[in-house]
Amino acid sequence: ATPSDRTKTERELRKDFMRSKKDGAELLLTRTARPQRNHSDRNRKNVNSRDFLNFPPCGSIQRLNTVASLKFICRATAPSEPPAHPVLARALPSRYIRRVSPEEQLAVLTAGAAKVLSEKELLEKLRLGRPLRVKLGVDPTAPDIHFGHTVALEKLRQFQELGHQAVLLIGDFTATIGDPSGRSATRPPLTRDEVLANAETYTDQAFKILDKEKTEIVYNGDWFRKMSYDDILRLNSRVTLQQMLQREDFRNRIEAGQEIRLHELQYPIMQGWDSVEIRADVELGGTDQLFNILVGRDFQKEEGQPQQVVIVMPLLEGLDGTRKMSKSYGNYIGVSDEPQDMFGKLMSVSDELMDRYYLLLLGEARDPSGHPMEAKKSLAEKLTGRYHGEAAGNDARATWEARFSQRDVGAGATGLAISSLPADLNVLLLAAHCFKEAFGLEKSNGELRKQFITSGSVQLNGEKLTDAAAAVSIQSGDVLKLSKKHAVKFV
RNA sequence: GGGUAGAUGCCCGAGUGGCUAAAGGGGGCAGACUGUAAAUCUGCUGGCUAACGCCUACGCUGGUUCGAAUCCAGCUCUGCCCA
Repeated sequence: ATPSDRTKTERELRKDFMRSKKDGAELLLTRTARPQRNHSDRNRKNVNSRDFLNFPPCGSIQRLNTVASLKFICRATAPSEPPAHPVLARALPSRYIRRVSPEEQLAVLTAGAAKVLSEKELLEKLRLGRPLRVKLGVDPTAPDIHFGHTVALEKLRQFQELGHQAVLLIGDFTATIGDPSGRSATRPPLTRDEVLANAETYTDQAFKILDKEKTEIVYNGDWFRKMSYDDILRLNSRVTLQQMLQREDFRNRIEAGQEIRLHELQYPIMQGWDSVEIRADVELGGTDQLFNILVGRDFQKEEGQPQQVVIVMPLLEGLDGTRKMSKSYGNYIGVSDEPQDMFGKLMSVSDELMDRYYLLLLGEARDPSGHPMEAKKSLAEKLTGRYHGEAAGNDARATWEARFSQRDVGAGATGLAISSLPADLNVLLLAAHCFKEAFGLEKSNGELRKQFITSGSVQLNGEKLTDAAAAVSIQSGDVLKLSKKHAVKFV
């Protein structure tokens, strides 16, 4: 809000609003950062704190206490916004947004965090009244970001919505080392080209969550590539080996008799230096990042900078429910997974894990009174909708229900041209062809025979095809089920 | 630099001359049951083959042998202990 906005009367604000109503937004007013008013204003009806002034076509008057509810209303009233994350500031003319008090911000920003170091420091920084520089470092070690990454990205978005400066650090340099955090083995090295390619898709996907316009992107190669050996030694001299070896992941590897390469020890040092270069006020990360982030605090102190506040988010368990979600474990849900895939993966998680997902991905607790399956469908629908649009979320749910609840194998089946089929068709050839053409899966004949055909997994229009050598003929509209998760419909 | 232990299938791990495509476990895949949940149960889990069988595979290279994951030599890599 500009200073002049703060002194505007409600009437003036209403007038402004009506004028700019084409934005499709609603007028929302929350408590001003500076409640004190000029005495000359006393006679004028000032915009009251916390009042939510409602305009047609809305209807009801509500009271807003938190940013979370504020956000909710914005989403509900701006249906034309892109599905993923209509950012508050984009949905509303910025001049109508009043600053949220530091205390309220604190409550929102620390929600769901595994650890905040410290809330007191964070509050002090929030009270400075300037946008904070909030760092989130990502290593483009894999091209896709998954739901595990989004936990911290969501937190970063909350900062962004409150008017703080999101700084997305692409660890193009550090990625070639590989973060040893939480690792039980040395990471395979990546080439620079791989890293750059990954970084690109990575940021594209991150902007499904963050507001691109308001995000500062930095590459740590920009400074690390310029450093001399002198500089590196100077940095290294500030950290002791004992400190490094305190780390649980290193200790475990030593105890387990596994190698630790020296370059892996550099990782926390580099990540720490990133914070100095960025002049971060806050750094976000997973709990496994705590040590690395703390190194950043040390460096900042030695450089005479204010120390960053540490906010670490819990690690999201992957689909197996035990190990953390990770590309390399293959237990992840990618942000760019197809809607049907995403929905299906979410439905396959255990009930226990569903509660975690509710908490960390939706930021809410599951209603324990409902049926777990309903709750899971709702979770899957919401998350699918978040990344693909509400309509896609609804679609995915409808297809899923038709296919699995009502056992309609054809629903959601992948279409396949009947003309692409080879001549002299038998069951084995048909299954191999469909796996390859529709899903890109190469199955050996033995596997097809043993797993899919003999077991009765392969079914044509509901009829089991258990003889691999039997001839089949396919007609348009036939549905071939290959497995629980794979079916094709011929066109 | 010295000593010592080791390298087996997707992973862990047993195997110390033929009965070994290699025990067992994990993971994965398919099926049953379900809420495509979890748990549980069953089957499969190097490739080709209808099958007999053939090919490929126990770090690399070479050797001994009718026959080598297994014995020998050299090499590469790793752990641990000492310096």
